[in-house]
Amino acid sequence: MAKKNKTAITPTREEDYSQWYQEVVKASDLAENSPVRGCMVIKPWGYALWENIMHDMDAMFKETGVRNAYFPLFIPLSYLEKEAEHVDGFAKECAVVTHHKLEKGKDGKLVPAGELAEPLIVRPTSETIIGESMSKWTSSYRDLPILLNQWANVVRWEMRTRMFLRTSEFLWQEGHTAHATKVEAQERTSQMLDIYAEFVEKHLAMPVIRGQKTESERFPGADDTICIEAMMQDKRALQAGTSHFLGQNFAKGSDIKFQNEEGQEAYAWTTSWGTSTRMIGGMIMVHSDDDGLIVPPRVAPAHVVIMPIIKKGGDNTQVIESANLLKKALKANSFHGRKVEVEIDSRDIGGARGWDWVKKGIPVRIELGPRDIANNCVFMARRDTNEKKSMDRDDFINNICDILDNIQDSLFQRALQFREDHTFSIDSKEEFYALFKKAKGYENGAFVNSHWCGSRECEEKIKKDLSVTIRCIPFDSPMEEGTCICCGNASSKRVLFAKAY
RNA sequence: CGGGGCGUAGCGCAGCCUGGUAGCGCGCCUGCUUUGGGAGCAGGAUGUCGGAGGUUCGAAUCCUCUCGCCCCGACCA
Repeated sequence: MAKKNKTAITPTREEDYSQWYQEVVKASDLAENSPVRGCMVIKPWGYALWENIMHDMDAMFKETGVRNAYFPLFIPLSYLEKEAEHVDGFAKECAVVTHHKLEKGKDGKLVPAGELAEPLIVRPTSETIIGESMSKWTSSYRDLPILLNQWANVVRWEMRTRMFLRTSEFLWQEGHTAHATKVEAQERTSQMLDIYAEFVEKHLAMPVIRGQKTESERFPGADDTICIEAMMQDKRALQAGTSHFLGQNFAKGSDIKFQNEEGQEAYAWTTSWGTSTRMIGGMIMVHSDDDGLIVPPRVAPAHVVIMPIIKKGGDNTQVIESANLLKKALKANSFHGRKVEVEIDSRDIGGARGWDWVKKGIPVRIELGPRDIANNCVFMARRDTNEKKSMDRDDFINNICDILDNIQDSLFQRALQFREDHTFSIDSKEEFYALFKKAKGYENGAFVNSHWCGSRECEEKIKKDLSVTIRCIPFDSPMEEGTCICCGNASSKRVLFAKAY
């Protein structure tokens, strides 16, 4: 019968973390590789997750006055050149379109023809093309602010790809705003980061650290980049969202000018901010276990699966009927603005059926057989704790939202506890090096708060020696006298060091 | 893009060294028996051996090239 000790996923996290991750993605049916290098197929179970993320984040953006729009996939090559640092940042990874048709060659095979006068790049991000529109739309301070967002795909020709975490094409949202004043743009930059933090913590149940990027980690062309960082179960950091204060750099490049209240011509102040399908990768790595995916209920493609106990050749009408009624009763509940989503799985494949749903990470599984029906009960299993118990059917229906909230909370608390257990303040260079040197695979170290003098040289040295980077200068890092973990010079603040995805 | 590993059935793999026309486990299909955490027995289907060239009477196997995946670096959301 049951092979109790066997995990649904091999290898386990401990055995081989990155292989485990690949297997979870596969076993949970979220996505698979496509025939196109570095690009993935997001399957319905994975895309539903993204749809829920889009739906919830979109509402939060709109609440702050942001409106959606859509800009071209193709960006004229010359546009990218409008901001010097921006070019440097993205030029190496651009897909370039040079032809506009195909013709039959000598051997009958199709060959590109009709060379374009100016090559087009497939957008790696849209600052420049949106800036072009903004400049047309802005003539008076009364036209500002412009608050835009677009849900789109972008392409960055990556050398090394991993499902959801880094693919050549990925889905994201990019917000772009233009403001009359510096302060207003800066406020918008932090406002959007706060929204990201709230979304990721409340909906994805991932605790995050908010902070500022160092100069070397900044978005190409930004004056300031702020971010949220989360800890994965291998103790590496994943940037889950970034928000950029672009100063007037792009306004100057794209000529976004307006007349201010004093009648003077001025450049606008712009921001941009983005989150991507990468968040799904983070969610997988934060919550899932050796039996597969675990999805926080608030973004789960479905909340409950009902598995009727089917007797082949017997009369199952009562069980099926009962399952349908249960589904209907559950769906009458609203869970954070969404109906409780219920799947019924009547496949007669024995215990494998249950494991399928374990691997897919559905929060709650229900087994429903004649015995339960006779007692007006359901047999419930929670994915997060693996707790299983028989419950009164009506209690279950009435409390489903509480159960889901409870799962959501416990996932967050578990992740928070994990992060706290693996976060240290270190003041000795020896200790710092010792900790990260032994870090391999699953033991990728920790989050370490240490003093940093602010020099690029020290940042580089630590990166070179240990593959550890400054993830951010946390906003809540207090002013405090100390000495740089690398060079020993005076420092007034601790920064967050970690290995990163 | 540098270094390493790997592409054989839906999934996981063996076969390759020493060339002779493809196998195992799981899954899938059929039947019977089962059914409350990965069911049992019996029968069955499934492969252009990643692709293209080459060597050879004959290539999954040897050679060349190519594409893709994974790991370690560099780079990046």
